Amino acid sequence: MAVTIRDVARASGVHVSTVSRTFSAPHLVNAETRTRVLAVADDLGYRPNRAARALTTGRTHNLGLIVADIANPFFSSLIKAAQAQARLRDYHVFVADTDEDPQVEEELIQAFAKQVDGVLLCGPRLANSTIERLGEQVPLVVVNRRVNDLPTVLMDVGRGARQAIEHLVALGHRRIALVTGPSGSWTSKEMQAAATAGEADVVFLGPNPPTELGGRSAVTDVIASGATGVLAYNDLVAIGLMEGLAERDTQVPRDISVIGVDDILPGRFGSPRLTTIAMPTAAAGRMAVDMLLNPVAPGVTTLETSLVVRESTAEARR
Amino acid sequence: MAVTIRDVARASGVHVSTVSRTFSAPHLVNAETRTRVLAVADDLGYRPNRAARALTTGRTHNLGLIVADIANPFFSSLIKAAQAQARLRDYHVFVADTDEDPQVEEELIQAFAKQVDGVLLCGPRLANSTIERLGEQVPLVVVNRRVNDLPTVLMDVGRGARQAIEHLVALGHRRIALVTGPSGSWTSKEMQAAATAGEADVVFLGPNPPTELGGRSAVTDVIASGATGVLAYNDLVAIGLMEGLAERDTQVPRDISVIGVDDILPGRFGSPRLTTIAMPTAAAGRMAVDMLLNPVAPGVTTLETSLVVRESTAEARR
DNA sequence: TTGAAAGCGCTAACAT
DNA sequence: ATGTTAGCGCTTTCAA
Repeated sequence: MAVTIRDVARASGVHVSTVSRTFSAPHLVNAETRTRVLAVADDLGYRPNRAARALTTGRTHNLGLIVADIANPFFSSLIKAAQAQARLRDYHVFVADTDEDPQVEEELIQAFAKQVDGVLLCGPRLANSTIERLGEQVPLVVVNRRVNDLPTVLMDVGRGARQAIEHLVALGHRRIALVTGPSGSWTSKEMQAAATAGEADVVFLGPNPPTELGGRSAVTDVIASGATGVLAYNDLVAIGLMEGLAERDTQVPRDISVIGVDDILPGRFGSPRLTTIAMPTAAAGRMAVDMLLNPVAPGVTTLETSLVVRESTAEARR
Repeated sequence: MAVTIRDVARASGVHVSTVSRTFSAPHLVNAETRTRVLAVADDLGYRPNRAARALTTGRTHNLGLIVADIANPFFSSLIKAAQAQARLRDYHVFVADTDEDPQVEEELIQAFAKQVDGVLLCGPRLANSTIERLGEQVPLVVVNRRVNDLPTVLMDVGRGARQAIEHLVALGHRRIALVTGPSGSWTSKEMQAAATAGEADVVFLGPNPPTELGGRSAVTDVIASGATGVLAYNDLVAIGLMEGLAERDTQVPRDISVIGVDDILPGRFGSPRLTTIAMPTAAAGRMAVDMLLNPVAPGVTTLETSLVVRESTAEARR
């Protein structure tokens, strides 16, 4: 068995509670004693058992992080930042992937509930009411989704979408298609709301899976819609769309302009390089962890997005 | 406070040990009793506290997964698969990012040791001896690195590199550059070994960070080397290299052929689309989890790679 | 088949 | 400043 607090106590001739204090409340222990205990502990290779500690303190020093798809660069960069931020505060993070399945999402939250001090929900697909109910079992912070009474980090896609559409309009596009995302997606709804609010003639095509395949499967509808400008749910969809378009001898941006969302790596190297709405994923990850660790009044923090114009958008042909 | 085993016991009129058995050894409890306890538990929303369970059983039902860079698609797809496989067996997984820092890597393993039943080390940068020592504290499975006496999952990059070089040679390239990776990287060493073993005239350029920037910074050396064919440490490096080459008016594949490793998304959409060695990351993730959960004699499982020829390689100009 | 009791590693009053 | 004690939620002998 591993070395416990008791081994350290014995070896350093003090009581276990003194050893405990040495680690969790050092100022309550005599400097000399502390030094000795620390030396012995180090010698024996002692490390406090967090699970045992959690049992008494109620704080696990663990966080849960739930995303729809770990392999999606949007999420993985968020995970990276969140995990780094958590580590700074000596927290470990469980990462789980729902595969876009709300059912799995709920199970995961339940499963994490007892084992973590809080859960980060990134772009959840669950119903608001379900999320609120689960929020009573474990502290939740939600990213990219508005849920009443829960601390929230939002990336302002609505504004991004507005900019994107204005950009297309300024290029002379009269008919614009919005290739929407999964039905449960807040981001997708925000984009639709922004599109509806504007002056432009926007047709909605979807829902679609938030993947390259989702984009490919929308190709026929896009062409049929007669749109010359397209805003896609995300870069993956935009890329799939461009590939599909290329196979149908429709050139981007000559025949159709395409804009994505996320600013992931593939879009930067594609041909043409993708115009996109850059999302502050790393900042969102850090912010969400901070909100979880410094429990704060439920409220919304909104992070700015920015339109990155590259080569997939051009003037509409007349 | 959350509902505990005791609440369930009281509400169903049995002793806690019976409730415990209902969950961890159902066959030892009367069918009727079991049904009743289960009903009550469900009613109360009881879920066993894994941490408390771990304290007595010694099994946490958690796994640790350590990678150099979560945002690297190579790793994120491995994480996705490993996490899914773990979940099938009712395991949760901690994910952590070392940012390529061996020091951090060691700290992470130590920190996880008490809290998990095993750790997956993906492409560790630590010295073999250190890894072996840590392997005494917690079960380890290593991916893409050969460490004595530790269960290992390898992807056969050596063979892949050989194929890649043969491919270049077949295209008429006489002088080939190998843009190597970080100095601690097993993969990089394997590639070098494979290159040395062959007949071709291969010059090594590196070490380099395994990133786009690493590729860009190698551009000058590549041009100076006079090589017409390049095998890069990974796709990211290859992409950075191609970008840098483009800025120096060197065209790929007309002037220089480039091959990457990993087959990540950006390479598939780039221009030109990248010839690469595809790595079985998902299979490796699943396999590693299986090895961790069905403790097996230390041994090596080797997974095949495959050369994917696309547009970044062409005949050498004469 | 079920209950009683001890104990996993640790912390947190309470005493001293 | 340090020791004593009880107990966190659960499992696991051992008895009944």
